[in-house]
Amino acid sequence: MWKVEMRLLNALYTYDRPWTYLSDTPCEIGMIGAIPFGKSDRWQYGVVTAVEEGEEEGLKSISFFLPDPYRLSRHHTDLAHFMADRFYCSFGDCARIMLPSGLNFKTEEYYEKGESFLSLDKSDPIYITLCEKDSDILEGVGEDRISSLLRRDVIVKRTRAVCTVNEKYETVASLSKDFSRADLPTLLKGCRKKEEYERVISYLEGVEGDVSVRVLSDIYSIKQDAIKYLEKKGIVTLSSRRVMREPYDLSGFKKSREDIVLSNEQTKAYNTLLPLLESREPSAALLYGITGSGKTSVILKLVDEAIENGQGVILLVPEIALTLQNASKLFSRYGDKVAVIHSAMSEGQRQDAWEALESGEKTVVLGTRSAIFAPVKNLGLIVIDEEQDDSYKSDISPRYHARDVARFRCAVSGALMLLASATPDVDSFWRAKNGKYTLVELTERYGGATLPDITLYDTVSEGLPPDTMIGDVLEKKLAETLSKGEQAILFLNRRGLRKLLVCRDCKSGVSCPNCSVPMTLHLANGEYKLACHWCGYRQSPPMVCPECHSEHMQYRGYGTEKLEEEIKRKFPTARVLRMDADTTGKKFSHDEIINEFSSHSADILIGTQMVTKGHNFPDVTLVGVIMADLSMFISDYRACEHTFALLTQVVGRAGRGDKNGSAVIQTMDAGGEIINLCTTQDYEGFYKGEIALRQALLFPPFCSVGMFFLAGENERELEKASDKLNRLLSGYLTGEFSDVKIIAYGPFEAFPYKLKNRYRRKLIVKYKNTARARALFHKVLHEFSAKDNIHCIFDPNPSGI
DNA sequence: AATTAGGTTCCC
DNA sequence: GGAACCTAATTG
Repeated sequence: MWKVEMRLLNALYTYDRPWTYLSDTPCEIGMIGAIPFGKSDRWQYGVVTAVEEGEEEGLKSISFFLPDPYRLSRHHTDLAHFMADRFYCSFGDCARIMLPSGLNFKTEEYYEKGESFLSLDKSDPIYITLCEKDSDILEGVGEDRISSLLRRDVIVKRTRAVCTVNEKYETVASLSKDFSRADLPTLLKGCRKKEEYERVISYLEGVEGDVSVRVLSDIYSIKQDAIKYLEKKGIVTLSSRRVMREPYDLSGFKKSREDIVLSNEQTKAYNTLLPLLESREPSAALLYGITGSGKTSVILKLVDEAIENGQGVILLVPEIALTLQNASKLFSRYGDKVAVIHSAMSEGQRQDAWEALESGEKTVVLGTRSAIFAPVKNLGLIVIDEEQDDSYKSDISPRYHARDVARFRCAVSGALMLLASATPDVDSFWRAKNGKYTLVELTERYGGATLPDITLYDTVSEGLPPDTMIGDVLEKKLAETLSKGEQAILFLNRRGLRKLLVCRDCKSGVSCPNCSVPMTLHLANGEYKLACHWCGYRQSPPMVCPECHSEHMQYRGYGTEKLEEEIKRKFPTARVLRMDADTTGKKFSHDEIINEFSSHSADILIGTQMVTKGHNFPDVTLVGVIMADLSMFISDYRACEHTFALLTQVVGRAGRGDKNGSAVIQTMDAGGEIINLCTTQDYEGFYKGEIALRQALLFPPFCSVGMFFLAGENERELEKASDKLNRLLSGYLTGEFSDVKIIAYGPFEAFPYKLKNRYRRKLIVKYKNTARARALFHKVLHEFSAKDNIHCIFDPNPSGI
């Protein structure tokens, strides 16, 4: 017998600890077992975290283990431990995102014979099922009958754990072993479809191995029944074969590994990175290169090298739309060695990708955030493209940052973590500057392309009239661009028609009934609606103020819909596309808009954040930023960093082909430092100022910032709870944890204070991320039992501070 | 989270 | 006396 320590896959943080079970079969760390848990022994699944030989009284037993390959590797089990500690969540939360999503953990009810089973008539269907058929599941029996039989102890109800895997199979046909052509005339004698059958048989003779019945019936446009008939005659043998589902059709990709020609600068970068990859020691590097400097070529050449040496590679990109672009590059280079993983893929496709990687059949992964957990064998290289992007941080449990996970995986595997960006995260750049990462720079635009000319336009001093969003400079440039048959992108980081509806008398805005935020005006299907961007609530705009019943209601602020109106009015012949959350609701509408614009079926693309990311439109020569200051108003110590990265990215969309590009940035504060640094694309200048500020005001990378976050429906209870949390924390800081240095701020209201009818508060802490500090936060979380429906979490790297 | 054990209230 | 309701405790 073995004593097995397990961590539940579905435990809440409050009871997430090792539980010991007995096993009569040996097992290994990382295996997944079904176990009875709790007083009522309901079925749970757990990951084995330790095993020792021995026995002990009073332990329950493991029912069964999942077969290979459905388990965590030692590497992943260690990673789950690391993550649960770093990201303040349960072990199970971490383990679950590492397992294939196609595993379905269920419990099943079944029946056994009871004491008075023999009172059943032998012709009773229940008697037949339980005795003669090899089954213990009663289907199609009425509930009343079952409960009556249970009462009389004729049958006994039990449950068991079942785990199914989302695998796809197809029927395949091959010629029977003992089939000989000589028998054919006798076998098919009198068949009307003799000729068709013969063609199928000749086809099967010509191929080696099995052929899918579906394919076969497609080729000869015959019914699948016909092939079944051939089986009955003993001519073909049918069997079942596993099908791996691919999200993209690979047949269109010719495998051709074109040589990558690197410039001098790129070669230098490559030569710095190559030894890191080859050393097989844990290493980290930052590839910092201005937009258009050809980071991708350097990366691809490294990937080539890794694959050549039989190493596995993970490539992360911020968005699903970008995976598509990159996927075609990778498919043509590495063919069916490439797996793609992102959230828009079906569960089945992700399941098969997981298995293909786990088996070593595929060795390269391209995907969004969660692809960082892919079970890649012999991991040698992890690339995080646009590493400063917010989408690498998960805002649901586990609240991990892909970069932290990547660092752990590279440390364990002796792999290279390569971060790439034109505007690196300030924290990453600081690490690179301070020797924690190897810094590799690309300073020239590849192929002699130049950075766009940037014009600042101050909407205040230029006196841009109300109800106008496009200043004369931008309007003139737009007209020029259109007349040359080139394309333009207009960026406005706010969707909708008008930002809010306010009362001119009492000055109050119309807010969402569920959230403490003003609602935005939209025009959809010819109807004006106020919509809440936080919870999706919609209503018709009120004619009178809901507060004071005044009729003097007034709209303020603009969004992308209003911009589209103005463009259509000013350039009636231009073909305009709008890309924002409202026009990309459907599954592939995002790709459709991108494809339409890149094939030049439209002249102007208007959009929010999503137009800024990575796309390469060669005909775009003008970029207009309508309100550059918007992202500065967000309360976050990274607001400047985000603004700089955002503007640099969007401006970088102009002039990517052989034509020169230009950009017009409209701002309310043309003297502003950040905006001016953007016009010169001076990242290092921005970094110098920013890092000095961070040091002076004590912000990352000079400390860690974390947030206790509380939410609840009852405002009073929430206030009491947040005070209690604060007292608990300061109690520890003066007592048991007086060695831990923490500065706490708050508790304050979070933004928005009310969301979906729940009030929210936060407590911010600045700290040094040591084991002791983490132990303190864990202790506070455990002790702060979530009473009175108050939800409490700790986010070690939150946004919006 | 789900369940249970234990205690209190309330009603006829 | 017992159903109904609430709360605290427990999970191997």
